[in-house]
Amino acid sequence: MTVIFSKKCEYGLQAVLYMAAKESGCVCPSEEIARKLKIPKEFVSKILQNLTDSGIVDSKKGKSGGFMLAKDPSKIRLIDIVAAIDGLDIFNSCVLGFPSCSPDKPCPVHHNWGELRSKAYEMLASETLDKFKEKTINKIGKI
Amino acid sequence: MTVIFSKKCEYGLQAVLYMAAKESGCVCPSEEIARKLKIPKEFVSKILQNLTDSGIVDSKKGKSGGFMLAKDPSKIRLIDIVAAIDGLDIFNSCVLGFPSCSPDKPCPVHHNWGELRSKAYEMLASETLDKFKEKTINKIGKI
DNA sequence: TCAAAAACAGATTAAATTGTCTGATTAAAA
DNA sequence: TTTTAATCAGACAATTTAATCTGTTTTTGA
Repeated sequence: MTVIFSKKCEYGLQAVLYMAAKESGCVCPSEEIARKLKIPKEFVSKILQNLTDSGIVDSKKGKSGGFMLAKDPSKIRLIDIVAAIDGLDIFNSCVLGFPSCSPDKPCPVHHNWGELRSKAYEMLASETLDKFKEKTINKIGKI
Repeated sequence: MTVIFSKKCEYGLQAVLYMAAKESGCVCPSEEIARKLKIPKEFVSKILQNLTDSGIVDSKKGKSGGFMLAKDPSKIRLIDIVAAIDGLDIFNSCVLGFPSCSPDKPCPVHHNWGELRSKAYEMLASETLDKFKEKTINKIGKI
């Protein structure tokens, strides 16, 4: 069994959506995020540290510290998180695992798949975090 | 970095496409498949044994033995191989990893993603192996 | 000033996936 | 009949991913 994104990426996406659903600028300790999303605290903490290095998230150390988005939610796209964690190879590499699959040496499903992949990319690249606020609250309940 | 299908599944798909590109009924030893596809022999052998158990592939033991498709290529779809190896969870589980993501408790990208997923499923379920013969030969060269 | 609570760094463990090896069995061909 | 080449079964090893642990630093608030 496989999945589109790694656990790291899934948790990163969830955490960022969570932060975007709160009032802007407010600080979320990793403990709170982990508890609300029911994911391991130390793991999500690591992931958010990575996203801090990538400039998507900011952090504040010490008591009453935590993580917050580094920019306005309207400036952050889901694809930015995917790019920072899993990378964008999935949107370029062959779905059947053939090496050097390209337009002039395409695998049997190259064109069909390419189209789907573009749509997937577009979906993740066109909408920004602010668009998901309501839906996130609806999904994970009170914040 | 992630990928849609596991290595097992990728290799299984490649191997089956390879067999379908040969004259029907002809026997392919795993050594030949591994060499042509540049993938590990023992691994592809294991995978084809699995597909034998699933009834997609047949095998012949002993000298000049090997693997062959169990049915006519026009009766085998790519999704059948995926189902036998990775399973179909990927077409049902939440892309963001939220537990219990469903139409009445959807994740933020539930609907958009669901549509893409259906298209992907359909692509893998609508075309049968015989349709890929030319394209496979074109991709992996002389068979 | 001091205790508490947080990020941060890095090591370690656990689990899953990927790949290899050994030997047994089978069947064709020499 | 014997050698050879294949599947097959099961254990094993290596790698990658996921998760945990330990300790340090930082900052706030009592």
